[in-house]
Amino acid sequence: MARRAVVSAIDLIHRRGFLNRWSQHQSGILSPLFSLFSSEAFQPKRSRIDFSCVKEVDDVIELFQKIKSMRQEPSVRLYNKLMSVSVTIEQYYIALDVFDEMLRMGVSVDIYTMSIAVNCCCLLKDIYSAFSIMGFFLKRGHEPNVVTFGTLIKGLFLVNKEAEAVKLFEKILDLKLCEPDGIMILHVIDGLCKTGQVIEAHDWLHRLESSGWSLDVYTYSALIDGFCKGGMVDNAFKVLSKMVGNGILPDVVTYSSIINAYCKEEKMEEAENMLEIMMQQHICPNVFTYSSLIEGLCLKGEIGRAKQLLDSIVERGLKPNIVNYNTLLNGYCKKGSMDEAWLIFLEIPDKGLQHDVHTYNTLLDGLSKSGKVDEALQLLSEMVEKGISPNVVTCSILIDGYCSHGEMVRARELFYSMAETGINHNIFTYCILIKGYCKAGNLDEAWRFFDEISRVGLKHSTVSYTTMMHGLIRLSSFSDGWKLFQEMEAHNIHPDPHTYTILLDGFCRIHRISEALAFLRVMEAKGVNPNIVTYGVLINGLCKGQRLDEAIRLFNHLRSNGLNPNVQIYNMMLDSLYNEGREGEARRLMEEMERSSCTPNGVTFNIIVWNLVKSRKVHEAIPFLEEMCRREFVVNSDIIYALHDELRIGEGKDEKLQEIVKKVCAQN
DNA sequence: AGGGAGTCGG
Repeated sequence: MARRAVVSAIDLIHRRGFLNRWSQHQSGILSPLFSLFSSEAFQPKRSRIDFSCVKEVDDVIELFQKIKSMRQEPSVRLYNKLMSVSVTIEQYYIALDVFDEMLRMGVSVDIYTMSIAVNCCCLLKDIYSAFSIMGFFLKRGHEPNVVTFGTLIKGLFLVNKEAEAVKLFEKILDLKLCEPDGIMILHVIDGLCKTGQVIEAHDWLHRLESSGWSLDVYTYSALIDGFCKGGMVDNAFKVLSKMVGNGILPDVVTYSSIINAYCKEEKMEEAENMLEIMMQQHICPNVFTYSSLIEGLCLKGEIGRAKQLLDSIVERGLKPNIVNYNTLLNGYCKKGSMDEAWLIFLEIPDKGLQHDVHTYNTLLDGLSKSGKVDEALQLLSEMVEKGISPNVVTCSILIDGYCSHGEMVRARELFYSMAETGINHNIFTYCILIKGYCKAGNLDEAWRFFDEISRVGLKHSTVSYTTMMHGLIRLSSFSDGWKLFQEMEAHNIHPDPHTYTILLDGFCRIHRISEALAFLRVMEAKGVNPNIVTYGVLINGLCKGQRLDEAIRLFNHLRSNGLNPNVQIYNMMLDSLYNEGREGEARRLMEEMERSSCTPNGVTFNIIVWNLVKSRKVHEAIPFLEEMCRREFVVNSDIIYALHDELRIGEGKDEKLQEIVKKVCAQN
C-alpha cells in the first residue's frame, strides 16, 4: 500500500497540471508583482494557511505546494495538519502520499505524523502497513503512545482480528506501555460488542472498573448497546444502573440504544416509556431516537402514529432524512394502503428530500404486490428518466411481480436481460424465479434454475432449498421433498423454522399427523424454535384430522410458549368448533379473541355468518353483515345464496334483511 | 497539532 503510494505528490501535481500552472506564474510577466503579494512581507509571521477550505484532492495538492514553497522552513505541524485534513475528507491515500513526500523531502516527522499515518493505514484496512510505519518510527526513536496504540487496536478490530486486538491491549496493560485512556478502552469494549463478544466485553469492563481506569458514558453506552443487540435488555439495564452508581449519567445515545432494542421487538409501550424517562431528564431525543420509534410503529402496523411522529420531528426543528420517509412508505406498502403510500412518495420532494433507489424500490414492491403492475412499470420508467438506476433489488421486485401473476415468460425475459444492463444475479433472484415456476406448476424449469445456482458460482441458501422443497411437496410428492430436505442437511445448509413448517404441513397433508407431532420434537431438539405459523400448521392438521381436542390442547399451550395465536389460527379453531356443533365453545373463543386484541378478518366474519345462517339465526347475522360491508369484506357466495333463499321464504316481508342483502350484493 | 469514539435506516 504505502509503497503504491510512492506515486509522490510531485507526480500527482504533474498529472494534474498544478506544477505547470505554478511555474507559469513564476516565469510570467506578473511574477514580480506576484512574488510581492506572496512574499512574507505581506504575510503574518505564522503563515495563513486555511485548512478549512479543503474539500477535495486538488485542494490538498494546492496546499501542499503552498506549504512547500514557503520562504521560511515550514514546520512539521503544517504537513501534519495537511495529512489530517486529507483524512477528514476521507482521502487516505493522499494523506499517505503527503507522508511519503515528507520523508522524501527530509521533513523531520514526529509522533503526530506517526499517529495520522498509522490511522490512515488502519482506515484502509492495511494493518500490516500500520505496524510497519510504527516500526519505522520506533527505529528513529519515537515511542508509540496511547494514541498510536489506540488507533492500532481499532485497526485490528477493523480487519476482524479481534483476538490480536485484545492481545495487544493486554500487552499494553501488562508491560505498562502506556496508560489506557477512554478512547482506547472504548475501542476494546465496542470492538468486542460488535463482534458478538458482549460477555467478554462485560468482563473487561468489570476488570477495568476495579483497576480504577476511567470509564465514560461512551464506553458504558457501547456495552449497553451490545447487550441490547444481543437481546439481553436485562443486562443492559444492569449496566445502566451501574454506570449511574459510578456517577456517569446516560445520554441520548444510551437511551436510544435501549429504545431501539424495544422497537425491534415491537414493544412500543416500553420504548415510549423510555422516551418519557429520558425527556424527564431533559435529554432531547434526536433523529436516531425517532428513526427507531418510526420503524417500531411501522412494524406494529401503526403507520398513522408513525406518520404523526415523523411530522413532529420537523416541528421540533430536527431534520428527518430520506430513510425515515422510506420506512414510512414501506409501512404503508406492507399494509396495502397504496393511496397513502403515493401521498408520502409525492410529499418527499416538498420536504426538501430526494427520492432514491430505495424509495422507488419500496413503492415498486408495494405496487406490484397489490397487483398494480402497470403502475409499477410506469414508475420504473419515471425512475430511469430521473436518472436513478435500477439495481438488483428493483429487478427482483419486478420479477417477483411477474411471477405472482403467473407471467413467467416476462419474468424470465427480465431475468435474462439483467445481465445486459450489468446487474448481476444473486441467490435472491434465483429463489424468486424458482418460487415462480413452482407456483406456476412447472417443476422442470424450477429444477433447471435450482441446479443453475451452483453452476454460476452462487451459493445455495436455506431459502433456495426450502423453496424447491416446498415446490416438490406440492407438485410432486412428499417423499421427493423429504429427499431434498435430507440432501440439504447433508450439504450442511441449516433448515430454519420455515423449512420445518413446510415439512410439518407436508406430513399433515398426507395424514401422517402423529409423525408431524413427533417431528416437532426433532425440530426443537435441533435448536430451531417453532413459531406461531408452525403451530398453526399443526393445529390445522389436527382440526382437519378430526383431532379437535388435541388441537385445543396445543392451542391452549401456545401462550405458555410466549406465542400469541394469530387470526388464521382463531379462524381454524372457530371453523372446526362450529363444524363439530360446539357452538358454545366457539362463542367463548370469539370472546377470547376479542380480549387478546386479535383483529378478526374477512374469513372470521364469513365463518361466523355462515354458521349463523346455517343454523337459521339470520337475524343474529345482520350486525356482522353490516360490519362486513363497512369494512369492505367479501361475503362468500354460499352466504349470499342462503340469504336470497331466506328472503324468498319470508316472501320479502323482512325489510331489515332485504336492506342488508341489497347492500351486500351491491358490494360483492 | 494526532486517535475522538458509543445510538438509526432500506
